[in-house]
Formats: sequence, C-alpha cells, structure tokens
Amino acid sequence: MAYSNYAKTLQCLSDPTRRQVFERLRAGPRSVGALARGLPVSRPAVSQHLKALKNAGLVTHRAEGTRRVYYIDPAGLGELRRWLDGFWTDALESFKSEVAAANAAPKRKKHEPHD
Amino acid sequence: MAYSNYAKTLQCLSDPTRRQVFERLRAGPRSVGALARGLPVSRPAVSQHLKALKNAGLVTHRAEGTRRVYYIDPAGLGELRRWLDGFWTDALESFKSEVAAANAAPKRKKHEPHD
DNA sequence: ACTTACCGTAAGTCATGGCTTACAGTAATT
DNA sequence: AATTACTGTAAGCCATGACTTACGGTAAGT
Repeated sequence: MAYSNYAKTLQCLSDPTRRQVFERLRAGPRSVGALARGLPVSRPAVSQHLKALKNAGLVTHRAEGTRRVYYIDPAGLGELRRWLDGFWTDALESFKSEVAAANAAPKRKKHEPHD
Repeated sequence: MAYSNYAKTLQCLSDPTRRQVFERLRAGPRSVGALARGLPVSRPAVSQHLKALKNAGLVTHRAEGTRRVYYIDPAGLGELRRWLDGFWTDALESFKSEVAAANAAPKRKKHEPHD
C-alpha cells in the first residue's frame, strides 16, 4: 500500500497532537471516540489526524459495528527506521572524519571558489 | 547540550527544504554558500534552516575565516533513533496481538460505554 | 583604508494546515 | 420505524512558519 515515503511519515509525525494520537495507540487498539476522549481537541480533529496517519502507513483500522478500531501499522515506522538507520551510519562516519579533519588541518583562509 | 527532544527533531526534519539541506550534509561538511548554491531557495533561507537544525541538535558548525562550515551532529539523530526503536518494538507486539485478537474474537456489537 | 566575500538577523508577505462547527451516513437497540 | 451511538467529510477561520529583500557585521585580499 504505502510505498517508500519516509517523507510523508516524517511530516505526519511532526504534529504534536497527531503524535499524541499515535502514542495513544502504542498501548493498544482504540476506537476514534476513545482516542478523542482524553485529548484536548474535538473528535473530528482526531478523525482527520487518523486519516493522515493512515495515509502515511502508520495506522490501520478495522470495523466493529459503527466503530472504527484503529491500531498501529508497522509499515510506516519500518520505512522511517530504514531511512534513519542508513542516515545514521553515514552521519557517524561523516562526523568522525570531520573531527579528524578539524584537528589535523589548520584553518583555510583564501577567498576562492569553494566546492 | 540538546536534551531529550525527539519532538523538535521530528518537527525539524518534516520540512522538505530543510531535509534537503540536511541530506546535502550527508556527503560531508559544507559552507552555507555551498549548501545554498544548488538549492531552489535563497541563502538566508538556508541560514535559517541551519539555525533550526542546530537547535534540534542535528548539525554543528565550525568557523573557517568568514565561512561557517556545517556538518552533521549525531546527537539529534541518535535521540530520534532511540525513540523510534522503542516505539518499533511496542508497535510490532501491539500489531501481532491485534491480528490475533481480530481473528479470534467475533465483532462486538453492543452500544455500551467502551474503554 | 578600502573593497570584496561570506554570513546572520529583522521585518514583512503569503501559503499551508490544524481546528471548529455543521452536516450526512451506517449500524445497533427499542 | 424511530432513536441513539459512532464516525467521516465540508466549509471556513486563524495561527504557524517558510520565504524574500534589506541591512549590519566580521574576516580576508589589494
């Protein structure tokens, strides 16, 4: 379903309220009403957040009468995790070589076209 | 320095342009001008993005004449990674038990206060 | 000393998106 | 069939924040 889109995942998890909805699902599946009950926003707001979360592959739902029980979908988090891990190794490497370079080489001072 | 703030990190990486700046640093350290050169926004915009990235513990800079050479700081990514890993294990567990519950139990139908 | 390269910040504009209040629709209870 | 519980969507309002231009400030070259 949700293809490789860590971008959407990041943008989705950036909102505090939406992340709060998501964190509530960490404990286990909940209906929309149950999710909205403890939050400082209205139920439709939660519904919209859930739509965004689902679009990012972070949650799924299952019908239960008129209720929609939402629960976490590992797909979205998985993609974000892969991206982050790749970045992490590169970052460590880059950081180490940077520190080494900073200690070894003195400061450059010329005004020249640069990279 | 930057304490436990995966929230700030997420909100920081949510912007596409800012993420583009960050990804450019993946290859290695760059000056502000060099970073802005290939991007579709002005240099001050890049400067502001770098400020946000630094505030989130994602980058640091080192002076080199009048240039400021920025490079990735593992701190911010590390925190995000820790949060994500914790969430990931919980999500897997929650997902598995959810699928099991969905298969085992038939649909509930009563209109009763719920959770 | 003057000029040039490089950068951060201020002020102001404008689009994005999160929230609320309606409204419409389905399923279960009586 | 009528009512009640539960939800998704539409329209509109409003704050957040990303971007631009303009400016001031420092360090290096001449």
